[in-house]
Amino acid sequence: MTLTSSDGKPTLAAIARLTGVSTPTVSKVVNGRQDVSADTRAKVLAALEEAGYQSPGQRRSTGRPPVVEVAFDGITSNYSATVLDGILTHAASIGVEVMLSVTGSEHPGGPSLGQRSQRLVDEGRAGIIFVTSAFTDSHLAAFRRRRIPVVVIDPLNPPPKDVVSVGATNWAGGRAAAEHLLGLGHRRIAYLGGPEAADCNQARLHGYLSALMSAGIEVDPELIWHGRFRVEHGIEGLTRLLALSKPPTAIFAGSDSIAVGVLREARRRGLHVPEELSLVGFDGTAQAEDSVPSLTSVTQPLHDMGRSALRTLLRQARGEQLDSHRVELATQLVVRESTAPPA
Amino acid sequence: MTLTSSDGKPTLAAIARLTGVSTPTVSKVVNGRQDVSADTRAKVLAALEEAGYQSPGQRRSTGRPPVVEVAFDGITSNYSATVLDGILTHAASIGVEVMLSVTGSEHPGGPSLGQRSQRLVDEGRAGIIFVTSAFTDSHLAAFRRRRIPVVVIDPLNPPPKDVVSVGATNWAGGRAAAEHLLGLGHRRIAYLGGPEAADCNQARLHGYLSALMSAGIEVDPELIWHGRFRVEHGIEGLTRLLALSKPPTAIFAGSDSIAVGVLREARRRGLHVPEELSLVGFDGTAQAEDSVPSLTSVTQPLHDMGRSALRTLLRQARGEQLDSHRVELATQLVVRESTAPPA
DNA sequence: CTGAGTTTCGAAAGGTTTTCGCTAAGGCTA
DNA sequence: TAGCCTTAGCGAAAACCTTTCGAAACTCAG
Repeated sequence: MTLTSSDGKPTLAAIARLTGVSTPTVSKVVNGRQDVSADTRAKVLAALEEAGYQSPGQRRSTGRPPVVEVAFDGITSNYSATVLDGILTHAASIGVEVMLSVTGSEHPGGPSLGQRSQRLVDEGRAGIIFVTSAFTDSHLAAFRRRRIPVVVIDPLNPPPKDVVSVGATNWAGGRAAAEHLLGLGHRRIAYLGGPEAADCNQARLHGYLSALMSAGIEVDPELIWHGRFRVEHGIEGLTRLLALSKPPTAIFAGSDSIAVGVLREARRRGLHVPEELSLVGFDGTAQAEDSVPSLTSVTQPLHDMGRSALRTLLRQARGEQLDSHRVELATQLVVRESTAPPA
Repeated sequence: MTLTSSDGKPTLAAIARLTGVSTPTVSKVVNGRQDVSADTRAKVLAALEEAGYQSPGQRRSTGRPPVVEVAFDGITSNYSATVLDGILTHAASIGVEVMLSVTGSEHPGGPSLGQRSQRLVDEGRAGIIFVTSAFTDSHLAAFRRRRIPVVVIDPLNPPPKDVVSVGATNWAGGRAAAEHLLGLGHRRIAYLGGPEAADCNQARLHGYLSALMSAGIEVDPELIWHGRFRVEHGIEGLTRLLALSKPPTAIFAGSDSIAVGVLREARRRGLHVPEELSLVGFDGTAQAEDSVPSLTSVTQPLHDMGRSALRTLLRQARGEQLDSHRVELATQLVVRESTAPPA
């Protein structure tokens, strides 16, 4: 029984001796077989963790291009596409391969997360990036148990504290958007945000609130609506806001898609933007530039966020110490045609 | 020395005996080690092929989700994103995993195509789908040699005759677009197409030509410009067309992106669409619907094309006989606001 | 309490990969 | 040309991981 492989890494046999079980049993745990009691499995897992065991696949993977997995809700939005393109471009330039999976509509036949993380280990994946997708803590726990690095980008639900995340300076962006509108003279400014629980949405909202409060404006809760980052939410949101006794003169939308929805509904009603209603979007996708009037929008460096996520993931995979569990890239307000002083 | 594993599949030892080398040498070939002469390697590869050797990983992978690779130029356009989403959605529903790679700006450090196809074999990929990306015949030959199924979607260069491709009824779409404009009374209709060599572009062009000829209109070569499927091409194209002594009254753009470019340039010049210039796009992406005025466009079923490509690929992988080497899904002209009778 | 069925585990037997040293070919120096 | 060194190519042996299969322990009805 050898206790370390030639390159000094612990072998299955070493783990077996540590735990007091046989080598095959350790092998079964590593491979997720079912014929191991929960008790034994736990002990072995602990020892694997302790000794820092790597499967030969993982050890061998040196030299082969690493593979990272990217999990999406779907590539429906411009947002996802741009982030993905950032990841892919960077991946190509450093020789990393990318595997994609859709998490949103988890299909019944699909592999469970246990199986999925098992595969990630088997095939020597460097790690997984979640993009704006919902996941539970148990998902993440499954990855952590197998020592698979995880990075999340703008998750829809708040991740546990120790998960590495990449995002933009949403608070500053929200504040910049509101300040821009305030500077134009608006006083009734609505916020049509994304999912209420999403961290990025909360940060944008509080940036907006902070600007309003600094300007000494009382916040009217009727002017704040949460929903999905979708065109439909913009359409519906504008409809509701116009039904108020005192409608807003400006709207800060939580995403460009929402803003496009507002724009579409405004056009349908013959409401002129920006003369009768100012509008600020968020994301700075091509949508903002192409719409008519073009959208003033808080630009997120989506491409860079993808790249940064990948870089951070690989750094984790190499076992480097990260400076921070949260990377925030700067947003920038780009003023276009959709904002003007109130009538 | 066992010649077949417990499940009847040939083992390394069997290959070794066939070739007259040792088991380790065969192992080295399988793993792509360098300390094997080209001669020996070739012999061993032939024997592996002959005997249909599968690595334990591959043997075990039966029952595991198949993996297909999708090669893109980049996810920059709405077109790519939608096709990809179609592939992903279908893949998720049938339990297939998708790996992505960017082919366009082949980076120097990246793996060569030989290595790439080797990896595809090693890791049991079911096949590869090329989406609007350029590839050479030698690329395809590498895949064919290793018996990896290939499907291409709207390639930028004409593929060899025996490669399976998925696309839309581009000719019919081009004809429908031109007929629509003719029906409105236009007689000078320009075509701002995509890359001249691309099959899909040729088909659209000839559909357009066919409609013009049926209407007894002589084709003016000055009205036909090829370029990339990009916004910039639309901007530049309109500029050129307006510089003609007799500018067109309508433009058929080879893609929505090009049409958006035309629209943007027209707005900059104060040229009204559709009053002074009618415009038809191609693709039917969200861009067409969201732009102002909304674009009359030949809608391609991009989502379905992605799904169809994946289905066709898997059918090939299962060794089923394909009905045809070319699958064409129907296009449909959707009339919106950007077309009207000439002034 | 008994016997059948199930779960858990390890011994043994593959199957594969790695290490290491041998051999032969080629190049370099004298 | 002879002698020496270097390197590529290969295989024997050893190391490693996985699977099979049976034994032991445990469960649960009858």
